[in-house]
Amino acid sequence: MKRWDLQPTQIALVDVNNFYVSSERAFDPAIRRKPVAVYSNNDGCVIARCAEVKAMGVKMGVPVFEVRQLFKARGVVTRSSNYELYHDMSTRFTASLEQFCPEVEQYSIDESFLHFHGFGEQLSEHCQRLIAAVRQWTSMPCCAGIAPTRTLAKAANHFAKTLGVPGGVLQIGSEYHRQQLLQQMPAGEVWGVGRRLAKRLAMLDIHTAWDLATAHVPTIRKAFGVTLERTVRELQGVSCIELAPLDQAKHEIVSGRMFGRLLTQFEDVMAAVANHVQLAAEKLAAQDGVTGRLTTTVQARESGGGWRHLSAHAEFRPATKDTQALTAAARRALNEVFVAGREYRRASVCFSALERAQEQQDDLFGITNDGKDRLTDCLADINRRFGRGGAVLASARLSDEWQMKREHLSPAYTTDFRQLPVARTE
DNA sequence: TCTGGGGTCCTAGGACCC
DNA sequence: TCTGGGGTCCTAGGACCC
Repeated sequence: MKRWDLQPTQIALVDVNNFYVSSERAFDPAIRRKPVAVYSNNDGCVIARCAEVKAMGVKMGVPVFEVRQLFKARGVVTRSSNYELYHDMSTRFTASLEQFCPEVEQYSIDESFLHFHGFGEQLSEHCQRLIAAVRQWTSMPCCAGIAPTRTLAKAANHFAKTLGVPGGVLQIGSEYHRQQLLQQMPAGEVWGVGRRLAKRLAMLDIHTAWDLATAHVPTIRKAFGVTLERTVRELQGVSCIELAPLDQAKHEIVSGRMFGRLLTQFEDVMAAVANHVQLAAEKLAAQDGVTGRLTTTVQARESGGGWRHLSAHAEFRPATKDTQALTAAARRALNEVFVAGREYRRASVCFSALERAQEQQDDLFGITNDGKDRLTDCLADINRRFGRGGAVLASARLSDEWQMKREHLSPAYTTDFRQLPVARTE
C-alpha cells in the first residue's frame, strides 16, 4: 500500500472557516452565538454565511431580496462587506502561519498553501498545533488538508471541513484513503473544475473526483486542454500546478463597481469612472507601473430589458501613470459609448499593457511627462497618509450619485483609531 | 424592483513576416 | 485547375478561482 503521508514533500492548505463571518465575530462577541451573513458590495447578494445560515439552505451568491424575509424571521445578523477589516485579519492570519512554516504561499485573502519537506509522521500533529494557535491569536477557526499536491490538499481540506474531523486536520494517508475520499467527492467540487466543466464531464460519465483522477489523460487533454490535464495529474499525486507569487506585478488592473442606483446622466457616470481611474492609478503606483492601454466599460440597459457591456479604449505611447491624462482618456472613451436617455448600472476601468516604470522604453520622439507624474505620486502619497479619498481630482468628486450602499457596515475596528473596540471590566 | 469585484490562464483566430 | 510552411504577436473570449 502506497503511503501518501510519507512522500518527501507535503502541501497543507490552511483556510479560515467562513472567513468574513469569522472576522466580523472576532471583534463583536455579541454575534458569536448568533447566525451571521455578510453581503457583497452594494448589499446585493450574500457572499459569506456561518454554518447555521448554510444549514438554512442559503446558497453562496443569492440575491439579498430573496432571503430578507427568512433572515428577519430567523434573527440572522447581517453585515455589509468591510474589506478594511478583512484585509487586516488576513494579515494576522498569514503572519500566524509563518510561525509554523517557513514556506507559506498565500493563495487568497483567507487561505495559504504551506510547503513541508521531510516532516514524516509528525506533520498532522504540527498542523493541529498551528490551528489551535491561530484560534488563540486571532480567534478565527480554521482547517487544514494535507497531501502531496495542491489539488489533493484542497480536496483534503474540503473533507476536513465537511467531515468535521477532530483537530481540524485531514491528511491523505494512503492510496486507499485517497480513493475513498475522491470517490465521495463530486467532480464539480475539485479545484479547477467549475460548473460548466462539470456538466461537460458528466456527459462523458465522469461524475466523481475519482472518475476524473482515473480518466484517460490524452482524451482529457484533447477535449478540455492542458489546464484540466494538469488537474487530473494532480489528483493522481503528481504536482504540476505552480502559483504566481502574490507580490508579482499584475498584468492588468481593474477597478469597477455597480452603482448604488441606476444612473442616466453622463456626468454622474463619469464621476464613477474618474473614481475608478484614481483607484486603479493607486494600484498601478503601488507596483511602480505604467499603463499602455485603458478600457472604460459601462453596463447599459437594452430596450429588451437585458444588460449590455459597452466599452471603448485608449492607448498611451509612451505608457503613463498620469492620472489627469488617464482620466481625460477615460472621458473620451465614455463619450464614445454613452447614449443619453439610457439607464446605466455599472462602470469599470481596466489598465492593461502594463510596464515597470524604470524599464519603460523611451518614446521615439523623446516625449516624457515628468511633471504630471509628480502630481500622480503626490496624490497617491496624500491618500496613503490620510486614507482613501484624502485627495482626488475634482472630476471624481463632482457627483456621488454612484456611491454604493453599505447599510450594515461594522466599524473599522483595527484600522481607524476612532473606531477601536472598547473593553470594559465590571 | 432588487444578483459583487478583481484577478488568472489558455485557446483560437487574424494579421503579418520571410 | 493548380495557390507553402512555419513562425510571431496581438486580441477577444471562455473558463476558472476566491
